[in-house]
Amino acid sequence: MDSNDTFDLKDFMPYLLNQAAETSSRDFEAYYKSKYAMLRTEWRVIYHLGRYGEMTAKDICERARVHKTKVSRAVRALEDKRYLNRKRMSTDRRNEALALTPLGDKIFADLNAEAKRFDAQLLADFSEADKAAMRQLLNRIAQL
Amino acid sequence: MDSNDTFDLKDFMPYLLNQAAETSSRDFEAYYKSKYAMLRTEWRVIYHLGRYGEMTAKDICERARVHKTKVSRAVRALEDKRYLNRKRMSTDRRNEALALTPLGDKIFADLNAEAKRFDAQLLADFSEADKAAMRQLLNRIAQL
DNA sequence: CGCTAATAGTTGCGTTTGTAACTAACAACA
DNA sequence: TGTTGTTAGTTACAAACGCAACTATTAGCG
Repeated sequence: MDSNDTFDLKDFMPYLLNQAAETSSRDFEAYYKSKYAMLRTEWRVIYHLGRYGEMTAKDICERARVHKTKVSRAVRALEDKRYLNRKRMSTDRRNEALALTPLGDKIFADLNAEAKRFDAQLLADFSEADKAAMRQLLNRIAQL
Repeated sequence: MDSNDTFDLKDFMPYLLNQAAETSSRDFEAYYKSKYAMLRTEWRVIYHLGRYGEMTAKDICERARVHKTKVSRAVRALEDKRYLNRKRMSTDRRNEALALTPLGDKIFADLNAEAKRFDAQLLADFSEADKAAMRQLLNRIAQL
């Protein structure tokens, strides 16, 4: 088997994307993990509620493309930490509306600011054109 | 909190990278998972041995940036499936040289070809320039 | 030599995940 | 009304993971 048949892992897009994703997540993940003992899905739930306001678990599943069991467990964990409240909706008692508590709001504000900082630092050496190209290309792939 | 302070998750590079990574891995992962009952780390080990020949678990850890316990378990799983052999090195009996069996070679050939196909399909709508730009940008991030 | 430190790899254990099966509430329609 | 199907969310269980502690072997150096 020669190098015409065998292509390098560095040319395999899923591999490259994974490596880049892991590298880029590392520091921020360490931040919310050590400061708030949160998992990634919990941060995403916080983010969605903080950014877009009250919504249901189902909404978060769809927007963030996360499986409902993961969201379910994240919601419970955040509720236990008093970062969010849930209330069943009278219109349809299967749904529950999720909303951040004041404490949750504070944590969202902190994490959001921190995310902004990490992002800026990560891309510090990239030109505006590169950053724009990158986002556009990644969005195309992510939306497949 | 208004939208000057709050930035969109779609602008957060680690998030975008993760979404793109997951989308792009999905189909290929399903392929080796259903056909060979393999996990991602197992595929990576197979790849390294198939592409670069005999090496130690440590080597794979470094090249693929995977923790040694993950590699250790992947190696055992592949050994159980008769896809690779290990032999202790006489020069330093702490090391063991890993090598694909003939069966392992066949599976590598199949997966490698399949990976190539998936990659081509994934990037079918991208220009050569876009692909090159993408790889270059991702490599910069991955190497942080 | 003999002691301490380092290295390759494994294992135990608690945590997180994925899958499928479950409950509770509602919809549709005979 | 009653029956069947669907939907939101939970739970049980097994698989996979991360971390720290472990074994076995070698290196460094008095």
